[in-house]
Amino acid sequence: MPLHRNRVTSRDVAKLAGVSRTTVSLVLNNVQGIQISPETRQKVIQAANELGYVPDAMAQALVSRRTKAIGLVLTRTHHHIATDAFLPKIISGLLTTAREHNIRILIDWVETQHQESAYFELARAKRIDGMILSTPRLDDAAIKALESAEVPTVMMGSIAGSMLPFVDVDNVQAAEKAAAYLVGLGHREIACISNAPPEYTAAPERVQGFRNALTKAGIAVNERLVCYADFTPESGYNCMKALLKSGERFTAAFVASDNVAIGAKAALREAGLRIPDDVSLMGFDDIPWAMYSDPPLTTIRLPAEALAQQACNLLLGLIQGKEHWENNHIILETELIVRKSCKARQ
Amino acid sequence: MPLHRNRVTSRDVAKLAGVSRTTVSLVLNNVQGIQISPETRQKVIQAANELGYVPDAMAQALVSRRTKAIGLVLTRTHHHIATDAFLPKIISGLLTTAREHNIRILIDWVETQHQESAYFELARAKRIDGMILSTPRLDDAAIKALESAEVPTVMMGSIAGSMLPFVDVDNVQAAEKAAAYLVGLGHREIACISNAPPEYTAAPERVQGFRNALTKAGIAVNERLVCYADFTPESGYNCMKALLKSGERFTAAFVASDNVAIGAKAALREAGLRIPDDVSLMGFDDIPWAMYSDPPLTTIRLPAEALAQQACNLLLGLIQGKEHWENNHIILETELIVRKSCKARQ
DNA sequence: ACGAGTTAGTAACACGTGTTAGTAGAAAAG
DNA sequence: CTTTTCTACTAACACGTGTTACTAACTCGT
Repeated sequence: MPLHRNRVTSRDVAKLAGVSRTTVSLVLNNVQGIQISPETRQKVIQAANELGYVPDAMAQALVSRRTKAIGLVLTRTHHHIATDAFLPKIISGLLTTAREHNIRILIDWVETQHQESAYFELARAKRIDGMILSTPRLDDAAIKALESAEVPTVMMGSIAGSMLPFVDVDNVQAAEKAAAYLVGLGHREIACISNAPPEYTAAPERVQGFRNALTKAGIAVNERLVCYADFTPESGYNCMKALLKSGERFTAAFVASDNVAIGAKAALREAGLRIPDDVSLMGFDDIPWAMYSDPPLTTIRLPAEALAQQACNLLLGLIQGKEHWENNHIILETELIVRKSCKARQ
Repeated sequence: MPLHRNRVTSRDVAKLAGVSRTTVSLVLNNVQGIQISPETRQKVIQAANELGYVPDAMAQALVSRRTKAIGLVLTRTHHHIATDAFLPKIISGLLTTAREHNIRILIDWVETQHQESAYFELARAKRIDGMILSTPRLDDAAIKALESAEVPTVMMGSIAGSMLPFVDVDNVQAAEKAAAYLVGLGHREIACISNAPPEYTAAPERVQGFRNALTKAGIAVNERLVCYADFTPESGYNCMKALLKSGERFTAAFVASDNVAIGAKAALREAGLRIPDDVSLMGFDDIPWAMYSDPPLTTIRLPAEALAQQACNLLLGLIQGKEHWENNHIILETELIVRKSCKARQ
């Protein structure tokens, strides 16, 4: 008698069907190029259904060297994750694509301190077949380690000087599009608040796009109007506060993250400034809140779910060895969403 | 020579240290009540470090019957997940607690169609040791199945008529607190927009709390001012639109979800109504956006991260068999956060 | 009738670990 | 000197599956 009454193994199915365990495996996995009589097939399937047999995923993983799970690795602090308005879309996109391939998603989190080691813990333990790194911030050593590691990895967001596969948007071009729109409305004194600290590559890229737009229009960039936020509404609030306090004059602001723009907007309101009458406000990301903001936020739409889906597909290709390990770069398009937070300069 | 060059097993460690595989296991797992000489211990640890040995999680899981992973099961549609402003906090709370116990989190998603079977797929395959159900919506059959199943389960949000362990707030009392605050401000015609359809138990509970507050104040509930939204800002927008169109008069609105309130607020603004001067608006949840809303939203704070952490701890206790399977109910406190979206009736 | 091929299935190994039962050798006890 | 106890370790099994190599029995062409 079995120790755990309610644990059904393939041996139990074999016994009930009156065949060998091998046959059970061959039938249930529908192995091609092997001859099993239709009656036996039927008996096995019948027995499996009767017992409610579900193969043990761990045992399958052990022998097949495939866990059928991928890791989503978040590389931010506790607090950043909790306030990330973008995460649900990433997860939603990942879930839909993963389900199509019958793959599970394991979510983990790397504190910046233990970066180098922690990245590999899951993969080395063969808990996952590959991983997706979200908004990575890596030093050269970590990049090298990842490149030489055996674990398939895809980044959401690119990193300068790395040949690792990634899925991203063209941050420079997107930000340039945003800033150019403000310039086109006649603004010449434009503030810029980044989405994140410069270590996160998307941040300097978006600021660069902002610079490009101004430079192309023959406008000198006022460095005192450029400021780096830190993902959260709080940081946006603080940045905008500091900007207002500095006394520098500006008629528009480009905030490279809607989430940060939430805070920046609150600071403007506190200062008694109206949007867009006194200051035009341009966001970035198009999080769900943006269209319901007051006024509805003009922003750059980042295809978050598509990004996640592409990353997932790319990773699955890598795992199956279909794609090359290097030079797999996918760039998705962004879109300027004009709403009501920007207005031509009087 | 090994097939996969870069795969290090305990056998390799044993060979290098000149001991048996058993000894390696005993040393590295620090098994108590067994005698191993300090020199041998040192040799093993040295060898393991040298080779960068990491035990195979799947093999460990197979033999120990513990995967050291728990499942977070989301029970909503694709679109609801993507726009859920609450999810990041849940995940953040789960990640921190899980990390303390060296547990991984597997995230999965159950479409309402395949409910009954899909719930168990992960657990039956022994991919996870237990699961957390988020905002469950279950029929009686599914509850029965869960209660009789062998897989430890904790719900975030309770279900009427179920003895399953859960972590929740007192929705009735919290909503009553919110509505009573509006009543206290002198409002008598108050609209109510739920957070979700009635099938999700929190929705009718919050509406009930709303009713209680009015009844206790001797105010008759106008059923035409009660309306059920569907998690998203869109649904809140539509509800509020319908309410305005109905011609029923109201001076305040209780929206049982900040996320829904985002949309409701947009509809009010579109109608030219000012908050709080024309209509007072009360939310529920205190998502990060709430305090930066314009005006800052008065709401009920749901301790999202604490909820997730408690659920995680409860589940881990269940898995270790320390707690009883039934009658494990944790209720956390809510808090009325007064900001500026509500105002005394003129 | 007889080797060759086909059909329908099975025994046995591998995956990498945790753990129980057991064993040499040394020390202690009688 | 023998017996017992203790130390420090190891051989062997178990977990549940996928897969390769093998084998009886059966068919078929000559």
